[in-house]
Amino acid sequence: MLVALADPTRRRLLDLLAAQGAATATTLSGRLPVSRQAIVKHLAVLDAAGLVVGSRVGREVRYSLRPAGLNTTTRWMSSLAADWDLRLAAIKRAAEAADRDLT
Amino acid sequence: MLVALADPTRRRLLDLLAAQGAATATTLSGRLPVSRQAIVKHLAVLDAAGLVVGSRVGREVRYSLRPAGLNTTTRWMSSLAADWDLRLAAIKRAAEAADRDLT
DNA sequence: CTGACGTGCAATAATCTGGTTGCACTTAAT
DNA sequence: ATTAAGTGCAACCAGATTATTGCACGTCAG
Repeated sequence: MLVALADPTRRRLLDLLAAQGAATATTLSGRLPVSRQAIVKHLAVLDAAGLVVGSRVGREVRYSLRPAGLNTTTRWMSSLAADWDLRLAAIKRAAEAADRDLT
Repeated sequence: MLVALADPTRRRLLDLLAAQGAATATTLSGRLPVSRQAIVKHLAVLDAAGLVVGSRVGREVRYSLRPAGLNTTTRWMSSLAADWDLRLAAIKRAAEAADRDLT
C-alpha cells in the first residue's frame, strides 16, 4: 500500500480525485499526460490498496476517494512514525549509557 | 523517498538497524534470505534517501539509522496525512451542501 | 608473509512497472 | 437503426528493480 503511494502519477490521481470529488478514467486521462489505459491500471492499483473505489453509472465508471482506506493508511503511517520515535529514543538512551560507561 | 520505504526488504533492514543500532552488510545478510550484494544495494538506496549512513571502521562498514532523515520522512508523511484530512473534510462539506440543495 | 575476512565492482538474469496500441463490447443519443 | 462515447481485455515493449555470481582489492591476525 506504500507502493500505491510511491508513484507520482498515482499521487496526482489522488489529488485530482480529492479536488473533484469523483471522476472517470477517461476524464482523468485528459488531465494527465498518459493514456486512459495507463490511468485505468493506476486506478486498479489504488483500488487494490483500498484508497479508491469505482462505481458504475450507466456506461461510465466514477472513481472517488475512499475515506476509510485513506484513514487506515494515514493511521498506519502515523504508527510507523511513532514506532520509529520509540526505537530512536531507545537508541539514544543506549548511546548515553555507553557514554556514561566510557567516562 | 517513498520508494525507499516501499520495499519490504528495505523496511526489514530499517527494523534490524533500529533493533541493533548498527550493523555491516555482511552481518545483515545473515539475517535476511538474500545475498550480501543485494543488501548492499538496498543500503545504497536507503542511504540515497537519507534514512541510513555507513561509516568505515577498518575493513568493515557500519550502517546505522539516520535520525534526521527519519524525522524528515515521518514529518513529510504526517503532513501528507493532514493534507488528505483537509481535502476529505472539504469533500464532506461539499457533499453535505449538495444534500441540502437536493432537499 | 600468508591466509582469512570484508568490501567494491561488473556482468548477467529474471521479474516488475509504467506505458502504449488495437479491438471487441456495452450503453446512450440522434 | 446507426453512430458515438466509455469501458474492458490482451498483447506488447522499454526500462527499472531485485537478485545472483565471480573476481579483484584492501585490511587485519597469526
